[in-house]
Amino acid sequence: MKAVFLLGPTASGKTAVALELAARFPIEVVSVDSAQVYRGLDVGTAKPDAATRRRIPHHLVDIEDPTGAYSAGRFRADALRLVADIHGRGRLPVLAGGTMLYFRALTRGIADMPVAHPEVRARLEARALAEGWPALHRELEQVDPASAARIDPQDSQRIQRALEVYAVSGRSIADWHAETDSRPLPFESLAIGLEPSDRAVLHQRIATRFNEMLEGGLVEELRVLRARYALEATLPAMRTVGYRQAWDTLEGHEPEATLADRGIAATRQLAKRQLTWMRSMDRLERYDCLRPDLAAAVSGRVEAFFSLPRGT
RNA sequence: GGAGGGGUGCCCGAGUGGUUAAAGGGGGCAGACUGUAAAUCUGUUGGCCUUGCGCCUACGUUGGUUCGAAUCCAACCCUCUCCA
Repeated sequence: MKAVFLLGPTASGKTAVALELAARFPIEVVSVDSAQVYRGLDVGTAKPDAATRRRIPHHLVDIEDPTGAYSAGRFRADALRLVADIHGRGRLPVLAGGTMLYFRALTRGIADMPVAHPEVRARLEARALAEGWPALHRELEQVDPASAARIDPQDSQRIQRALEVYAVSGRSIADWHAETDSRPLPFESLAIGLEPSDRAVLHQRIATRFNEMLEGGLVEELRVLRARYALEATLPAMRTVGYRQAWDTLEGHEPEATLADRGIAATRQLAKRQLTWMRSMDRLERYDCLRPDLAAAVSGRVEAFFSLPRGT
């Protein structure tokens, strides 16, 4: 089995490359995107449109209600299954996206610890509101000093998760981590990374694209979603770039006039974090996403990978 | 034309004589990241270097008061609100 990973920050041109690959190989795309999994979040996630999805099968898109919550653990299981399925159909899996934690969970494994527990989270959330996260961090120090040492006293999310795992399982999250299954993947992979040689150009693309999303009805889309689902600002889908800023405007917390700037800045910051992940990844074949022949260059490399005999 | 308010670092904004290269926020840059990750969090952010309680530049402009000014005074430029 073989699979291609196509990683890149937002607006790096992953879609264009995937289209070129689809024109040359019988591929199916596995989306590695924590926002495209949600149904109804179309404009703001730059989700592939119906026509594209008819031409190229896309997996892990529109698989969860916007009121739900997907996860890195589910991604790993889903992706492993899908790669095998696609291979079984005699087609070529391309895992494309920018959610770097999901790539990490897939390639380096993830501990088999308890899944999210909404009630426990709500309880911790309520306590944090009253006592502050540093207080909960001190509590974590008692039950899991190793994790407390590496988690910042202000890091709400990680403190919450560590305490949640301990509350649900009676074992520290550090213990769970130590048992991470890090066996190699059951397939050969080629990892392509798209990075801009000039950040300013990427920033420009991001601005253009976000403005297009606004013109494309991002705010109206959110309005409709809010009418259809019982959405809250704390839901993962509503904390995504673009939707979060649009939400603040619809709620009257932030002026409409600044929506574009806020959304563009949030997108730049997302891209920056994605690039930070990518810099630390070895085994990544890096391509300048600004080069004009990007799609052709990547296609050539992918062709060589797929045509080589197994094990080389 | 008259009366008031204001011009601060990339942006917003605090600061009313010394401990101010200047709070805070935003943005930028760098980093962390194991089932929320498009999340969450951390550091840094005038320049130079011999990295020192160092030098230079900096709070609209010019000049003045003072041992010492972003902070006081004068003039000028720009800007906002109101009156005409």
